Amino acid sequence: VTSDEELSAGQLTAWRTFMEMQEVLRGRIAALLQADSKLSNADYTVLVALSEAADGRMRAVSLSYALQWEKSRLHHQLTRMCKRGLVERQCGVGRASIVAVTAEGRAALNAAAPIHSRHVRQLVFDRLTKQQAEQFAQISRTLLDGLRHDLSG
Amino acid sequence: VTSDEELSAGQLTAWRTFMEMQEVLRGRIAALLQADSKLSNADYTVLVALSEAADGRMRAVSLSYALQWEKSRLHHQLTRMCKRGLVERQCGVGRASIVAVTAEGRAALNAAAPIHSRHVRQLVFDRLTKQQAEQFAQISRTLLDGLRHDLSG
DNA sequence: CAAGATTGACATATCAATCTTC
DNA sequence: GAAGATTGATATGTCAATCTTG
Repeated sequence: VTSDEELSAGQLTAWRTFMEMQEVLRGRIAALLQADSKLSNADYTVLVALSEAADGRMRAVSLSYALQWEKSRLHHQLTRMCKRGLVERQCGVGRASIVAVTAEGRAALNAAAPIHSRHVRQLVFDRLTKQQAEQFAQISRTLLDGLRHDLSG
Repeated sequence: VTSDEELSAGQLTAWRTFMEMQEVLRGRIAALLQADSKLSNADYTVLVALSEAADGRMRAVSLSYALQWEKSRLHHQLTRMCKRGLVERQCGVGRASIVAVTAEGRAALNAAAPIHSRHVRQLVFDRLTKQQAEQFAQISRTLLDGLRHDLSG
């Protein structure tokens, strides 16, 4: 369907509810993470990606691609994280810049991860039936695939 | 359920997919809105709230409550929107500050709304079955109610 | 004093422009 | 020249502190 009609009343309500839920959820999770672990969502995302990479190191450009972040956004974020000792920049061959998790960064992530997971479970999965959780996953996957498909077209 | 166990593998995947979808979707919608109408998501949200109020005016504190925004966030946002002529501040009784949508603000919203709605339909509802759209609405409502309930407890 | 408004500092996100090195 | 890195400008969001007025 690609008509020119606008949203139905039900769709509009659904969209507004989703937007509000998404904003409140993101804010709550971010506040809990900050309070528990002094990490922002962005910090946590970068630390997870790096710690899951072989050797805890990645080329900056690969990280940018993996996270689907603007290179500039990643650069600014890494600069802030370097200052706090969570990651460090290393010299790669040629123009490549390598970023690596530090021991301190790993420790922060290890301390944060279980608490963060528990909050996600409490705020999200404990509130959904098993069936709803599956629908939640399926819908998210469908929408994400659609969004990615738009770009390649 | 309120055990101390962490997320299952399936839940972790679902959560990451949701977070990524939500970020990409928000970014895409924001970019389209900006490109089409020179409005940010925040601008649009404020304009919708004001234009749905009687007379296009609201007390700042009511708007802050309705949007569930920090008063400071709202203040900064209104300052920016005033500068661009989208809204104006008026003096209410006593300490109250009133904010009103301007003719220019209304025009911007009226021009933006149908295009924005079409994009939401294309990026979201055209990609979900009717049943999935209902699940999407139901899950969003459930999670939002849970988040709100946390605060009152 | 208390509700509400304002301010400033800082963190984060986006964009465009520039620098560097192959 | 092009990939990749860096920089700076501007917009946005959060917090704590302060101002103002009933």
